[in-house]
Amino acid sequence: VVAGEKLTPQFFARATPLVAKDLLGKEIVRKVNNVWLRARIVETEAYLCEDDPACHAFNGPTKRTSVMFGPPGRIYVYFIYGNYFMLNFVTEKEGSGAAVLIRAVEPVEGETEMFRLRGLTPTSKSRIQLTSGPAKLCLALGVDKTLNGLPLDLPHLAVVQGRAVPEEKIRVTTRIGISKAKELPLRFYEQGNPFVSKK
DNA sequence: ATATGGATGCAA
DNA sequence: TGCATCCATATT
Repeated sequence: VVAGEKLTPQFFARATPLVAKDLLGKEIVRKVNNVWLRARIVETEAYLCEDDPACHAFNGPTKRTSVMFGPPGRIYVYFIYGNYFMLNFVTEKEGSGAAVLIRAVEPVEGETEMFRLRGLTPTSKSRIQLTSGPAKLCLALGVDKTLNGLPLDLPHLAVVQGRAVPEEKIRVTTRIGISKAKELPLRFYEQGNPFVSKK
């Protein structure tokens, strides 16, 4: 049922910008309501453990950010703006406090269930709305805080090798929606993919 | 352009 | 305890 090899903690135990870039094209796999969901990562952002005030872990471990200081390859989910969840994966060696935010994915399998989870009726236009943003994709994939702190594994959530993004289609820009460290080039996406979030 | 929503963290 | 802030979205 799973296409490709599952990523191990070692994949995530590296420099965060490199992990963020290498996650492009990988696939998130997860079973929700007894349905397999699969989605290809097309946009990510790195949040660093050093000199990055936009990173939740910037001021050291707290109740919320303790997961970020745990082992690499764990799931970090947080709640924001009173409505939304954000999906991240912990990076670097244990104790660092860094992560990659998943900002957009492209549906690969289980699209009907994604529409249902997202509360949308299937049309060609709403298809893009399904997963073209960090909170949208959490809704479409049924991601919530119950996943926070868990290791990547099935059936709850794993990341597998997908269809790689060719180097020439990878773009790097500044991160979206933050007020600090705006200038750092830590957002990665697949050029031309319609699911990449709009500014 | 604007309303929305709750958790978090820090000042008081 | 109070309050500004926060990695966004949907609707006007």
